[in-house]
Amino acid sequence: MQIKELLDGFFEGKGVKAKGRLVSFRPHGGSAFGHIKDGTGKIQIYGKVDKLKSFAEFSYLTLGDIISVEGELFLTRTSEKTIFLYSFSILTKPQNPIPKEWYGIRDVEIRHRKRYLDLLVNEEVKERFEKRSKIISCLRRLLDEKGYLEVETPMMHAIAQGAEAEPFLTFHNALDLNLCLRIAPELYLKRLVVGGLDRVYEIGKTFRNEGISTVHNPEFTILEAYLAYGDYNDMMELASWLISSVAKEVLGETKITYNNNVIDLAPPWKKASVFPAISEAIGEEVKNLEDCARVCEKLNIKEIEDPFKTLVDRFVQPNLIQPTFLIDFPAELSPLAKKRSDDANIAERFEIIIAGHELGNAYSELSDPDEQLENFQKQGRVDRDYVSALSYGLPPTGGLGIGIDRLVMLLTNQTSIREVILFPLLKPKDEDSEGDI
RNA sequence: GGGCCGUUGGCUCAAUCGGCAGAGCAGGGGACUCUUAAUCCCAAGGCUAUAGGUUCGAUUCCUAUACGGCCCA
Repeated sequence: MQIKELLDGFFEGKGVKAKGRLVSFRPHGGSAFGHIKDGTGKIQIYGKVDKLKSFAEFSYLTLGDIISVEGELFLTRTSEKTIFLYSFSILTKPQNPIPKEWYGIRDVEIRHRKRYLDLLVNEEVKERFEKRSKIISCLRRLLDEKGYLEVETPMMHAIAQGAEAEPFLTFHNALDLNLCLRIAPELYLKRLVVGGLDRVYEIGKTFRNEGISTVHNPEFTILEAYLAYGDYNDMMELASWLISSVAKEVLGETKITYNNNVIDLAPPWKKASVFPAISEAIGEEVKNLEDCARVCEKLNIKEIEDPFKTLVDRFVQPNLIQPTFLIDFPAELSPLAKKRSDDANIAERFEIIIAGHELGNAYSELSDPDEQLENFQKQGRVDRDYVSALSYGLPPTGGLGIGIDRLVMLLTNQTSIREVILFPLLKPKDEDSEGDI
């Protein structure tokens, strides 16, 4: 029986069996106390020389042993629920000692490289990853309820599309084919919308061959959702509903504390137009991309690939603590988005900014195949198959992408993405491997 | 890519101005029949991340490298 069940169904004298890992042990000659722990909880065990067969072996147990016990429940003098043992057996005997719970493991490098020890010894780490799991299953349930169909699309792509990022390259031997790991699932999902799957979503890994930071891991988890006959306004509604509902279900409320800021995730969220936001932040009117380049030069910001993005990242984003839809992105930088009908320079697109971090990105999808082809050609990467799909007719569609890892960071109050990914990418150490892979 | 910080036994941490590298816990041996960070006694555990340098002498100062963390691009 799982330990939580034993604790919940407790009455004195009840005969029980339990299995778990020994996490504390206090022998006193003729008797010994300890605690065993499984995935559901922890319970005290008590062995006494006149009641327990093989008491001598029992008193030789060491921390970390995984054992099976049999006995009856009773309350100690301090009223702690405890199993009075009749017998026990060792299921697994570790070769290496397990660090004691009280001291834990603090060395971040050990915690990340040997996550199993981190989980075993640091309770709050285990709870954080349980929360991550709840967040993701909650997102699935919410989307399922709204009639979205979960799908899986290829992770190996012939052409990297759907985002501005360097892909990881790989190769298929039998087909003699260069492939890359996907940088976004976007184009496959929209093909499905062409195919009549009006509401689809995918939650999965995405890979970008770029630097590592507290908010970047080369592989990360993304949620993308598409709604046929919708647009980016619908996506604003969906995004704020999803994120606030998840917070309510997993944390119990929409007001959260992140990095000492109190953030209210309850919709409606405010909107901010991106160029006025830049202008306000730097105290100078910025109306277009040329202005951005000029301002960057003036501020002596060097080695800038994208002046617009630089200004947004550095001056606008950090000040947006409460949930904000940053809207009116330049069409030129949004090759997969539909342009606004009243202004061809602006895309129907928004980014979700919360606590100064970009959490998501969404737009009304570009459905015109000719315009899409033109945008691809400007980028230098043409996905003809996708253009061909569009030529069969993509309904007006709203699309949304949310970075799951960053959402988990937000809801678990973590400032490093490595704290919400079980095995973040680290350089292997020499001792970790022998010989070539 | 740049800057700063860190790396001492299995874990958590000390080591003054450059002067014998220490403790707690874990692990081993022993005592102890209601403990819970159990307690008490004994023994063991280290090429101070790596490679060089300065010095009579380096955990400590210098240089480089590796890995990690934080900040910036």
